[in-house]
Amino acid sequence: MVTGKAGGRSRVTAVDVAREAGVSISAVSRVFTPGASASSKMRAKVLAVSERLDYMPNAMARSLMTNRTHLIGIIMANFKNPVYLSILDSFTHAIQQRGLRSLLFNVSRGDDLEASARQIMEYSIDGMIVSAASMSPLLSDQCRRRGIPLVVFARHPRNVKANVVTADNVAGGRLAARLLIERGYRRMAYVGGPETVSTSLDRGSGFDQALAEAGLDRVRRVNATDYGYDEGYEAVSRLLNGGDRPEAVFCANDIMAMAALDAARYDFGLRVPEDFAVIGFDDIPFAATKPYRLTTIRQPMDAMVRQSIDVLTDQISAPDVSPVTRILPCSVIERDTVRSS
Amino acid sequence: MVTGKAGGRSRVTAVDVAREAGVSISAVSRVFTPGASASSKMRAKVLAVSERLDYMPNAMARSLMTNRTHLIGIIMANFKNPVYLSILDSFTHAIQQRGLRSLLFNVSRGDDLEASARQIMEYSIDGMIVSAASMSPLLSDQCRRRGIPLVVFARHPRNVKANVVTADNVAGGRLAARLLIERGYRRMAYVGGPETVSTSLDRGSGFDQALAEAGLDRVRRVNATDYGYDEGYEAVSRLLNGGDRPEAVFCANDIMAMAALDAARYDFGLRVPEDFAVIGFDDIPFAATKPYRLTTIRQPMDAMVRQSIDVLTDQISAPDVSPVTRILPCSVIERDTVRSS
DNA sequence: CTGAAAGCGCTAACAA
DNA sequence: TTGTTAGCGCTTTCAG
Repeated sequence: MVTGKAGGRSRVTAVDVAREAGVSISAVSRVFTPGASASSKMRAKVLAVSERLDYMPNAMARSLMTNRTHLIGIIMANFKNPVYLSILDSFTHAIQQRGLRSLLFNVSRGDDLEASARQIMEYSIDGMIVSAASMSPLLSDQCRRRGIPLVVFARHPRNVKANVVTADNVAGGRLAARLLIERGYRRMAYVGGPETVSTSLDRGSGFDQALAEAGLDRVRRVNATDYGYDEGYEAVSRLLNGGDRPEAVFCANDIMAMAALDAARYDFGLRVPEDFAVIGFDDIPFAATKPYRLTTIRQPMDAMVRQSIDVLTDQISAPDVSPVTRILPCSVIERDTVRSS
Repeated sequence: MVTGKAGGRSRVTAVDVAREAGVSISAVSRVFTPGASASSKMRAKVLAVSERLDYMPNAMARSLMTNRTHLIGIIMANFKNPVYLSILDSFTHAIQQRGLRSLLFNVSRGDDLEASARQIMEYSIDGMIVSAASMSPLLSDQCRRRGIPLVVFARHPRNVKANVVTADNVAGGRLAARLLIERGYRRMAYVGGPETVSTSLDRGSGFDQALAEAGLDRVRRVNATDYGYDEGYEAVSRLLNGGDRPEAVFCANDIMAMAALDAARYDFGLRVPEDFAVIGFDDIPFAATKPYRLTTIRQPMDAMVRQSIDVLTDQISAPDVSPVTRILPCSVIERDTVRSS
C-alpha cells in the first residue's frame, strides 16, 4: 500500500509532482504553462517526474484561474442529414487543431434550445457555434452578456445580433434557376424544407428572383415537413401528382433532390434529364454515386467552417468587437440530372 | 457604470447572489444542489435574485469539489460513414437525457488516439466512449488508473481490459451466409474493410464459418483500403474483374454494398438479384431508397447505445467493478438485392 | 529564475 | 435549517 490516496478517485496533482521533484508548485505550473519562464534544468526535472507519476494538469482548476476553458460549444440539429456529419468532422478537426475541445449539444429531438444553451454556459465555454434551424435572440443575448463569442453557422436569422457565417443561399438559388433557364427548361418548381428555415426561404427566393428576371413564373412550390428523404419524397409526389406538372425542380437540399429523382423515375416513369430535371443543394458525397449523379449547388463548407473558427478565435482573444457577417459564394456542380445544352 | 467588473470577462458568482439576497453563499450553493436542504423561503429568495442577476453556477468550480464533471468523452473516427451520424445522434441524446454533456473528439484524420485521450483526460471526464477503429491498451490503462469508466463501442478489441458493447458481428456474418445459401447462391465473396478492423474481421469470419458448415468455400475476399464508397467501389471492381466471378457478395458495411451494387449494375451490366446478390451491414437510411433497396444485416444501434450509457452510468456511481461485455444480436433486413426464394 | 502566498468559484463538513 | 470555515488544484502577482 504505497500508492497515494485510495479508491482510484483522486488523481496526482501538481503538489505531488512538486514534492517528488523537490521544487515549488509554481515551478510545476510554469513548466506546463506555454509562455512561462523556467530553466531547462527545472523543466527537465519536472517533466521527468510528471512522466513517472503520470501527472496531467487539471483543466477545471486551471480554467478557474485563467477564465479560459478551451471549450467550444457546438449546438446542432439535423442529425438526419449527412452534410452535418461532414460539418461536424470539419468543425471538430479545426477546433482540435487549435488546441480547443468540442462540447457537443444535440437539439434535434425537440430539446429546448434555450435550456441547452443554459446548460452549456455553465461550463463557461470560450466560444459557441450554433447550427440549428431555430436561433433565438435570447441565446445571442445570453452570449453577449457573458462575453461569449457566438457564430451562427449556415443560417442567417433576422434580429439576432451575432456573427454569421453562411453560404450565399439567395445567389445559390439564382444559380439553379439560371442553369435551368439556360438549358431550355421553362416550367419550374421549388421543393423547400420547413417553411420557417432561413436557408430554405433564401434558396427559394433567389430561385424565384432569377426566374422573374427572365420573365418566367415559378409554376409551383411545395414544402416538405422536414429536411429528410421521406419528407422530400412525399412533397415531390404531391407536386408530380398535381396538375400543371413542372419540367424541372430545384430542391432545397440533396436528400430531397435524391428523393425527387427516385419519385420521378420510379413512381412517375419520367426520364431524367430528358423529361424532367432536378437540382439539389449541398453536394453530399452520395449525390455523386452512379444512380444519382445529381447536378447540385455546392456550399463551400470547408471555407465556411474555417471562417467560423477564425471569427471565433479572433473574438476570443479580442473581445468587444462588433459582430461580423461572412457570406460565401456557392458554385454549380454539373452532373447528369440537368440536360447538357 | 453601475455594472460589476468591466470588460465582460467576469461573471456573476454565488457571492454576488448571496450578498444581494442577504444570505450566505452556502445557502446559494444548497439551492442549486439537488439533494440539499433549504427552506422554501430561502429557495424562493435565492432563485429570484439569481434570475434577476442571471446567475448560473460555474461547473468548473463545482467539479473541483465534487470530482464529477458530468462530462462524457466520446472518441470517434469514421466521419465518412453516415451510420456514425445516427450513433452520435443517439449518444448525445442519451447523454443529455441523463443530465450529462458530450465532449467530442475526432480521431479520423490520423490524429493520434493516445494524444487525444490525454487531452480529453485533462478535463477529468466522468466516463468515456470510444468508437474508433484502433483501440490501444494504453488508453484503457489510462482510464483504469484514473478510475474513468470506459466503454468500447461497436468494436471488440483483443487484449484491452474495458467494457465492450457491440453487435454480434460473427453471428451477423453467419446470418448473411445462411441467407445466401438458402436462396441458392453458391459462389460467394466477402468485401471487407481495412484488414485490421475487428468488425470487418468478425463479419468475415462468421461468413466463412457458416459457408464452411454448409460445405462451401468462400470464392474470394477483397479488402477495401477504407470503409468508404469509393474504396468499396474500387475493391468490388477488382473482385468482378478477376476470374472466378462470384454470384454473391457480402459487404462489411452498407456504403460498400451500395458501391458494389453500383459497380455490378453500371460497370458490369449484372442484374441484381438475378445474376448477382449483394448483402450489406448496418441498415443506414440510404440503404432503403428506391435505387438500392439493399438487403442487409442490421445492428441494434439504439439498444447498443442505451446499454453503453447504462454501463457507463452504473460504473460512475459504483466504481471498481470488473468490466462487462455485452454482445447484441443482429437481424436480417430483407429487401431486393437477394432473390426471394 | 524561483518560491511564498493569495485567491479563482464552489461544496462539504462542522457548529450554531 | 443556516452560516462559518476550510479547502478542491491550479495560476499569478510579488519578493527574493
